[in-house]
This record gives sequence, structure tokens and C-alpha cells, in this order.
Amino acid sequence: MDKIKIATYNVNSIRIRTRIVIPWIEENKPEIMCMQETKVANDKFPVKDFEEIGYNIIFNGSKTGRNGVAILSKEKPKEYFFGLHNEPKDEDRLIMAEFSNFKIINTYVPQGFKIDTEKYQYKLKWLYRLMEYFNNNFSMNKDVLWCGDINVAPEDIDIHNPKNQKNHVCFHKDVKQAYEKIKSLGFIDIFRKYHPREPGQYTFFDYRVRDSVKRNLGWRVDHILATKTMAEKSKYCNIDIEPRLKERPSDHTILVAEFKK
DNA sequence: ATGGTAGTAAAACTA
Repeated sequence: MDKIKIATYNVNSIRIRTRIVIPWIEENKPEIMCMQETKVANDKFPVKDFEEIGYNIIFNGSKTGRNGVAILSKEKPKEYFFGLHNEPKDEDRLIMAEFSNFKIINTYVPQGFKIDTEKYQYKLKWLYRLMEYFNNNFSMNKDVLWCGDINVAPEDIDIHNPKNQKNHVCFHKDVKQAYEKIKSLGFIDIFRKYHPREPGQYTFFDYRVRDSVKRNLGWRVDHILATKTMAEKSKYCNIDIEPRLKERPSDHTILVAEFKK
């Protein structure tokens, strides 16, 4: 294998989305797929559906049916861990998996609700804890990937109406600063490497906004970031509108990047 | 300026 295709997708329920995800995987054949918001308890995860098409799957969810992360891969990870290094670990929001050529961290960052709430403070703290986790456990000189639903739109061009969203939990100055601080450890936004300054490229469409997909009222909050050595191996990065989005308002798109091995 | 809906789960809660 001379290439590694990596996809990230907030599935918003893996059980509802299986009929979309499986054909997409069979058509696109990614080496790795990171998923967020699987929304299923571990004993109800549709493991067989993925094993039948020749993939290994690691996952961790909660009994309440919230959050949940998974990594699908052709190669079995050498090692993997769930959650952050300190409490609360949020084991249904982070997976670190080590493969033979690189490490990957798949995150579902807390959304934050409203900026004047505890939930937003929790989100900000979560991002700073993640930064500490990267600092303590990873060498930025090695091949490391950080991807997932990061719940941050980094720049004005990453949302459709930046002027009205200054106080949104995915666009507020403090959350952008936290994201930029993590990025400055040595991560490169692979999508922006290939689409610099290109507006109107979104990975999330709120189903509560009427015709959000048709009117392109979206957010770019899902990301694939790579350390310098890994980014040098990248070939492209694109947003793939998942089939369901074309039919009716839904959630997230699939973000895909390819790397040379 | 709110609230709009999808999903889990079995009444709210999250996004």
C-alpha cells in the first residue's frame, strides 16, 4: 500500500447512518475513518457490519447514547487508548490509535452550548487539556494526525455569517484562541493547505436552519490536522457531501485527505 | 430575536 486515505465523519448515530457509511466506504476505500457522535452503547455497536467489509473497528460510547467515537481501519492499530490523560477523561470523546507509520487522535470536542455557561468553560478547559495531552504524549517531529469534529470554525471564511456569530460557542474569540494555541504546537490544517482563502467550504449544516445545504449556510468545524512531516506527505483534502445531505437537511459532511505512505 | 429538528431514549437532554 503506497497511500493512506483518511476520512473523518460526525455520523450523528452510527446505527442510523450505517446504510450511508458502508456503501461510502466500499466506494472510497479509506485506510482509516474516524467517526464521532456514534450515539450508541458499546454492546449495541454494529461491529459486524464493519467487519464484514474487511475493517477493524475500535469504539467507545456511553450508555446514555450520547457522544461516542470510533476508528475504522484496514490495519489493526498496534495500540489504542480512550480519553484524555486526566479527569474527567471523557472516554467517549477521544481515541488515540497508533498505527505502524503514524499516530492518530480522533476527537469529538464538547460543543459548549452558550458562551455564558459552564458548558462553554468546560469546552475551553477541554481544549487546553487536549493541548497538555499533546505536549506530554506526542513529538511534533513525528507523524501525528489530529482529526474529528473539533467544533471550532477557525476563521471568518469558515462560516457563512461571521458578523452575527461572534458569540457562538464554535466561533467566539476564546475558543478560536484555544484552537490556534493547539495548532501552534505544530499542526497544519490539511484542508486549508489545498484550499487557502477559499470561502464557502463547510463541513456542517444545521438541520434546524431551513434549506441550509441548498443555501450553503454552513460551518467548517470538522478538521484533519497533521504535523509537518505528515503534512509533507499529503496529496489532497476534500469535503465530500454525504449522499443524505443532498436529499434533506442533515448534519455533517465527510472530510477526506490522502497521504503518501 | 427566537426557534427551528434529529437523535437517544423513554422524559428530557444534547447539538
